[in-house]
Amino acid sequence: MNQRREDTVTGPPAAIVWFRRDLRLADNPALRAARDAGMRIVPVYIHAHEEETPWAPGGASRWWLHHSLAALDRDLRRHGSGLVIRRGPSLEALRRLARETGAGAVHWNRLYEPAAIARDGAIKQTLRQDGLDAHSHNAALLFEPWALQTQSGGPYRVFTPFWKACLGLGLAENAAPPPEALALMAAESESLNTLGLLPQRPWADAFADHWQPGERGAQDALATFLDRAAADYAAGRDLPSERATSRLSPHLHFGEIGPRQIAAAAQAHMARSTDRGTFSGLETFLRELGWREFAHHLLFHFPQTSERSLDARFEAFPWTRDHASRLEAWQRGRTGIPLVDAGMRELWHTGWMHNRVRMVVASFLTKNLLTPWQAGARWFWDTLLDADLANNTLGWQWTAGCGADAAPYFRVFNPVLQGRKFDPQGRYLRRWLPELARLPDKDLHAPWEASAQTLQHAGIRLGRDYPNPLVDLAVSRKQALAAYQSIKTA
DNA sequence: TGAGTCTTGCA
DNA sequence: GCAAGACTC
Repeated sequence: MNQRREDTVTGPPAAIVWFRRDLRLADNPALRAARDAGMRIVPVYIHAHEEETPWAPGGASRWWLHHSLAALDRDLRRHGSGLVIRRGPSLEALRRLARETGAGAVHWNRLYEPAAIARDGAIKQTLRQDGLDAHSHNAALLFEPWALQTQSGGPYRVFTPFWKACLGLGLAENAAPPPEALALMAAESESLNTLGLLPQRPWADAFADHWQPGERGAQDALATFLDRAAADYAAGRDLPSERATSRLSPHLHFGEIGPRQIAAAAQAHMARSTDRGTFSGLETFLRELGWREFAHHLLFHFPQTSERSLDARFEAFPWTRDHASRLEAWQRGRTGIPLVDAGMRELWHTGWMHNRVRMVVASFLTKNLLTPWQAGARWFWDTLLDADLANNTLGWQWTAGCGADAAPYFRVFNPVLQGRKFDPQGRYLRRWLPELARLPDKDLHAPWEASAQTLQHAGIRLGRDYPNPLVDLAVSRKQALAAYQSIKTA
């Protein structure tokens, strides 16, 4: 039945643009489609996190979302009218808003998590039955997950051939300029503050020192990266003490910038650049964008993998039986392994962790502590500002060795060696572990190996000022290899 | 997007 | 005595 209300609204017809994780005005296909159709646009965000169960946004993500919505509202107001905020259920909110505004169309950009796919599909069908034009678009990916397949017709499971296929298609096609003018239409709105997205505790107060959520912040991060860091990216990206990575991940998660925009800007920079280092650095950087695409490709085609290992043999993996206390020490950055603890504290205080260190802490939790990767994924989900189901799932399964194109089971990172290799002067460790700062560089990465005299001189009593190591790295490594052997041959 | 161990080659 | 490469887990 057609529920469009009688035509009491004068002027051109209206279209709802349903913002979700595409919180930008530039390169936004849903917004562009509504605008190009000559519609007045009702921009809405619907608060309905329960619809994303069991992966409703974690605490850090909600902090970012609050500020990103505030930024989008400011940007929209410059075009005449702010963001409309409503509460879910999403379907009911869209229907009510359509009735109120007389809108005849609804546009949105697609999400790729299993829960969102199911919800959005049902909503699209129902809205069309209502007589509304409901359309979804691609703003979040370079390529739709179903647009790429292997020679034999299935999804890719190995990164390198996947990325070659992407490069063959061209990365930066179809990136659009920002809309010049938007005809916006106002509607009744909740206040952003009533959504309760900000944490009650003062935990997130320092996040604002490190981040600027919103489209402007995303563009600034990209420009800064291309101007200053790109030339050093190939070497600098592995050094956690340096600010050599793009730090675009939370912006990308919330769609404040799209991968096509990033690819286009990087390729333009490469074309202008005469410096070989910049060129290869940006090539490496684009490859990281490729891992993000690959993660979404995998989650789309293997939707159970956010919960279960892709490699079914891991159903029988002998994780340690009582991991609660080990998990807590890891979460709090009190394992007694400096690089692990530094990373976990960086995460807690800034909502982010350097990628090299993410691999080390994840390897330590799953291999040295034999704790299920899902426990680590949950903690990252709640504490990372860039928490993204596809990326998080791929990262943890890759490290645990149970996913697609995973690190071989025997690849166990040694936090001491990784620290000495990638943080040789201990700048990163001293920043996050001030209690160890007075140790000489040599002993910083393994204080339990320092002489009693050195420890005393640095004012450190192990077990009191800083924990003794939770496990022996060599012994636990051997145990992990044995555990992996047991399922490999089973 | 490892690490441990052994061998080789050179000093 | 040790750096670099091969091989294994």
